[in-house]
Parts: sequence; structure tokens; C-alpha cells
Amino acid sequence: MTAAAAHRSTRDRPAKPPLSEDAVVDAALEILKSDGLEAVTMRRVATALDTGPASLYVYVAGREGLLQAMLERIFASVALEDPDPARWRAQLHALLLRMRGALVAHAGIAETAIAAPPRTDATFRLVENMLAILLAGGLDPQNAAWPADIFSMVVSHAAIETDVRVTDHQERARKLYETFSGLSPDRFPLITAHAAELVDGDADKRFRIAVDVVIDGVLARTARA
Amino acid sequence: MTAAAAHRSTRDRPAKPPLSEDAVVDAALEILKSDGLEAVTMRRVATALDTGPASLYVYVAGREGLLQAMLERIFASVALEDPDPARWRAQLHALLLRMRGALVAHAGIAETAIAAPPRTDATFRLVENMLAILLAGGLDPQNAAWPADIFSMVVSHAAIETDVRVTDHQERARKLYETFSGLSPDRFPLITAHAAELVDGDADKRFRIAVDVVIDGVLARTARA
DNA sequence: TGCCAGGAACGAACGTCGTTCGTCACGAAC
DNA sequence: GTTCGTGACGAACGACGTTCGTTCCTGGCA
Repeated sequence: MTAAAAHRSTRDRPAKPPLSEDAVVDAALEILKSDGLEAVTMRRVATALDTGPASLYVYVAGREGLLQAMLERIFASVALEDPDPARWRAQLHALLLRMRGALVAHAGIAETAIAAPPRTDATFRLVENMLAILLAGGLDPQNAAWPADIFSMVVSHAAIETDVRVTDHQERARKLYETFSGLSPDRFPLITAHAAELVDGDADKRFRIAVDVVIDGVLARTARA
Repeated sequence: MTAAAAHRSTRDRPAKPPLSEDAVVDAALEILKSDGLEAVTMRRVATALDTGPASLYVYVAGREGLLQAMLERIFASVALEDPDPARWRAQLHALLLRMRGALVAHAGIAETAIAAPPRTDATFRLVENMLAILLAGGLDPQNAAWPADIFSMVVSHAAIETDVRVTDHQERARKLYETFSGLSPDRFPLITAHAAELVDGDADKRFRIAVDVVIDGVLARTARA
């Protein structure tokens, strides 16, 4: 290809939007959504932007930086609650459900949130809001600080569990039930006996229960003190 | 290189132990321990075994299979508890602490445990033991099944947090404290005000509290029913 | 004892990845 | 009109996981 041809090809696409961090993150999120985390490669993102991988490094600090920027964008999109002492428990559930939803909508990124949790504005916002809700609920600062940590963990894990680009979650539960109940009753008497309880509930229910368990645990801790 | 030379070189190392799945996993665990998860490459493991990467595929189902085999080995090494209704809470702590310890000893593998939790004998053993302890504690099957899940999550997460091949954990806590307290008090009044509570406690203490919170939460749930 | 089959070992290669470097084009500033 | 800085990018490097075809060794059978 001659220089003239290259020039003409540039001229042919004047509508191509200029690169920017936002554009790069947008393209990456789209690929993540459709093809999963391992499909988010520098080359693939660059191709989606009609350029080469080298061009991305101006706006993004390598692949790791790109993943962090994606997480930042996702967390920043989560709406906050306006703390109300009368409804704090419901508000906590609502906030955490939205966090999980945001992660699940971009299946696969939750892995990154756990392995390298970002310490950025977007996450501070969420921690701040969690603290506000818990304090509005009457907890003392220390007993509000512990669960803030735990909840981040619960959210990310729930997102991973819900991920697994599987169409039929009910089918997955059935498979798991068969695995459990099909084990040797001699070696695993409890698992086989209670397989139904182990796989009971869909992802939403399990998530809600996990959140409630943590809340109740903190409350018990507070009452005891 | 002639065939004769190759033959001689083989003859030169008759002491080289034959390959086996155990040998491969051993070598991989050693690399994991010393240089972290991303250093566990097929090529590197093969080099440690004085062979080429192609030779590993007889004993291990690719890199993913190798990681799973490593996890299996690690979990299998965790000693179980003999359920005693009088000491069930302490037993639960002991078991979970050992699980965490096993993961931490091989920093980095916890990531795998979360992203692709293995459903193998070694993990069934642990779940079975957790169930036994919880049932000995007087919980009904359903309320024993929920936390079994949650505890796996807490253990893995704690292992990741404790990982981060960092020599000085106290230094890390100080850095984190400075990050929190150095934020804008206008935007993050609660984080800045309670920075001390947010970073309080070392990894062990935080882990124990998380476990207790979950136990108390489940007990509260049981009492309410 | 000689021979053969089958599986382990492995050299070489393929395609893809993240990342870097040097060059080029272009718009702003003087 | 010239210069200069910066974004864009072609090309390449090294490393990765994995596969294929061949070679070699060994244990069992004739």
C-alpha cells in the first residue's frame, strides 16, 4: 500500500470519531458484554475502533489499566441511596442489588474487581454510601466499617456466580443437584442427604439471604457489646 | 544434533525422575509459591522439570487443568475437624483458618478458587465437614447450607487480601489509612471521619470477625424462624 | 531370545497475546 | 510559512498456550 493510498483511506472515513479514553472503554465494555472477559484483548478493542493496538496506549495504561477503567465506569454508573433511618435495611439491599446488577450486566469483570479491587472515586462513593446507610441504621462506626468490606466481597462473588454465560440457570441448578446427590453417601452423607438445601434458591434469593445474614450478624454483634 | 548425541544426552541423566501428574503439580506449586500465579506458565513448569511444554499435556489438561489440580492438592491437605457440639464454633473457626492458611501459603491461587471453583473430592470433603460442624451446632439443614457457601467465599477473599506479596502488612494498612483520611472531606465525610475504623485490625482479626458475623447472622435467622 | 505394539517424550511450529519503538502526519503557535 | 509537539500507527519482539508428527523406550507376546 502506497502513502497516497493510505492518505486516501484516511480521507475516506472523516466521520471516524477521534480516540479518547471514553471511546476505548466503551468499545472494551461492548466486547466484554458480548464475548466475555478473555475476549477483551488490546488487539480486539483496537480493531473495534478501526485502529491498531499501539494507539490505545495513549489513553489507557495497558490491559490492566483498561480493565480498571472499565470497572471505574461500571461502578460510577450505580445510583446511590439517600439515607433514611426508617428504611435503611431496604436501602442497603437496593444499593447492593444495583451494584451486583451493574457487575452482572458486564459478565466477567467481577473477577477483576476481586483480584485487583480498585481504589478510586467510583468505589469510594459506594463505600461512603454504604457507611451512611449503616450509620443511619444506628450502627456505631466500627460495626459499620466491618460490613462495608464484607459487602463488597459478597457483591463481587454473587456477580461471578450469576455470570457464567449460561442461558438456563435452572438447568445449572439441576445439574449441581445431581452432582451432589450422586456422590457416595458413605463418604459424603450430609451433602447427599441435604443436596436439595444446598442448591435451593435462585441467585437473587441467595444473594438477598447472604446480605441479610451479614446484617443480622452485625446487629447481633452490636447488641452484644 | 545427531541421533547419537541425543541418545547420549538422555543417557547422561538417568536419575531424572519420570514425569507424573504429581511431579507436574509439585513443580507448579513451587513456582507459584516463589513467583506468583502469572509465573505459572506451561513453559516455566516444563523447564523446571527439565523438559518441554508439550510433555505436560499427557498428565494435565492444559493450564486450566493444571491450576485446578493445584487447587485440588491444596484443599486436600487441609485437616478436618471431628464435630463436637460443645465446641462447634471454635471448630468452625479452626477449619476455616486452616483453609485460609492453605490458600495463603500459595499466594495467588485463591483467584482461581473464586473464578472457577472446583467441584472435586477435595472441596466436597470440606463442605461436608462444614455441614457436619454446623449441624452439630444445632442449625437446621437449610440454615447450615447457606453459610457453607458464604464461608467458601469468605475464605477465598481473605486469602486474596492476605496475599499481595507484600512484606509489611502494617505498612500497607498505614498507606490505606492515609488514602482514606486524605480524601476530600466534602465528598467523603464518613470515610475520612472513620478512616481508622475502616482499616482497623490485621488480616487475621478481620477474618475472624467476618466468620463470626456470618455465624451470628445465621443464628439470628434460626432464632427468628 | 527376538519382535512388535503402544504410549510417553519432545522438537518444532502455529497463532495470538501485550507491549515497545521509531516514524509519520497534522494542527497550533509564532 | 515554518517549526514543533503530540497523537496515530506499522512493524516488530518476546512470551504465551497448544497441537502435530516423529522418535524412543518399555513391557508383553511369540
